[in-house]
Amino acid sequence: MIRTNLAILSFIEQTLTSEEKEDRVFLKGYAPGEHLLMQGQGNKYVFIQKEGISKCYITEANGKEFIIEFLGEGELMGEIEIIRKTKNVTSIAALTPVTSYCITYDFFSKLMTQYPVFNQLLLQALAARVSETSARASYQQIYPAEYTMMKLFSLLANQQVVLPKKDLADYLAVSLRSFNRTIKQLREKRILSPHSFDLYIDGKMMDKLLLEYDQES
Amino acid sequence: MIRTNLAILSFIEQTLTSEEKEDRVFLKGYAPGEHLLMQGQGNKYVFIQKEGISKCYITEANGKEFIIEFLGEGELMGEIEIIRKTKNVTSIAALTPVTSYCITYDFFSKLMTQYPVFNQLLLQALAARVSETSARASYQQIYPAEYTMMKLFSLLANQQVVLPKKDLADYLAVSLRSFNRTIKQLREKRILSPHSFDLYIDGKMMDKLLLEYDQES
DNA sequence: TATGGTATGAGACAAATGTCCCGTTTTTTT
DNA sequence: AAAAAAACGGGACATTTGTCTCATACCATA
Repeated sequence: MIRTNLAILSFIEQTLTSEEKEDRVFLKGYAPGEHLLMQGQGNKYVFIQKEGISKCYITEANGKEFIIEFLGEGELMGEIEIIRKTKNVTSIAALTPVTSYCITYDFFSKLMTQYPVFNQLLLQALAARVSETSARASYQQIYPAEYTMMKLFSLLANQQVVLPKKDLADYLAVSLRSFNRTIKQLREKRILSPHSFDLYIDGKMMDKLLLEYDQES
Repeated sequence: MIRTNLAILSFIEQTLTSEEKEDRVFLKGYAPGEHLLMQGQGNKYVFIQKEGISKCYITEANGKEFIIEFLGEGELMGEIEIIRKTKNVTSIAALTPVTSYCITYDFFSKLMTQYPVFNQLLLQALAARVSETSARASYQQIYPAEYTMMKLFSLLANQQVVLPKKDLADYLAVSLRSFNRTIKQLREKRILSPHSFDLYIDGKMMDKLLLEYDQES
């Protein structure tokens, strides 16, 4: 649920030489709340996050936010827009203190076209993004909030970070009220621990509950 | 809403020579209802649709289907799985009679790595897919069915095909009942024409209605 | 330490959506 | 043409989710 891409980070840090990176790749820090990228604007760099957690989100015309994904170590940002030559489709904001590599437009183009290893990593990253985005879109729209929240908590358990509830609600595309309500229900059902997001049940048990909920098309 | 990719189709048909395609690229026909690809299975070919319309969908554990997108002329299928070396994440089924190029695994790999023009087309296709999938996931989850349906109908107007209601409902991830109910409401409000899916209002008017619906975060 | 801002938690009610069901229409198959 | 199958349309009711609102806790910093 917090996406990472260690292979691409390692390519930038280990494979590229200092000479290659000179004037083309540099590190920059962002405080929580600060934006790396703003929806609707153009951007000059492609980013590869080195440390911290950020959120990639879309702001709809009515002001509501939908979080596409949380980004962690090594995640690429802004490459879609450069490949497609469009304005940013999403905004990206730091949630924790973030440091990120900034890669100039020209050098990114060069990496993409003249470095087969990088090209391959890029294809992998894009393909992974397509399938994960699709899988999540499907899952979230088809199951009720109770199940998507259980899934979210099970994923969250593998992380050490604490994300604000509003962001978790935006990730699931439910109102904060629904989010809280469902937490309460899960606690009443003894599925969720009283003061944390720890689940009392495991993946298998979850699948069982899931199937309980109906069987036909 | 029915995605196409004429550039990649033209590459296959015009740019590649017959010798290059020999034994590696061939045409195949599919009757409505027939599958090009099944979720969970491996597949041997990458497909590029030449004619017809198909649906790309995910079947969830409870049997419900979510349609990721409708595919038209030139759309690529199965490339994600080959790039990631995974089983199929989606199923693809013909809705109308479909003819599609089948490209062998090996030749697709070669196209990807040794044909810069194709490589570029592939990057473009993946990038487009990421942004469109994200944009739609956001839009559909954030707005009520009434608005997503208006959007759907406005997109549908540019197509000549008639798609089954069940499929349209699956695309929006709502039940058929909700779909019908909302059609009825839109007709009562004189937004939708009585016996077709033609809207009486245009894009600007839609945006206005959309904004009506709330303004803050 | 006061004070505003933000995160949290939840009651009450309204709106949206799903489930179940039944009857009709259309299409396909025999 | 008859029968079977699939698509369509909608009533009645239950469930889910959102909106509005108020109250409390926590954190920052003036």
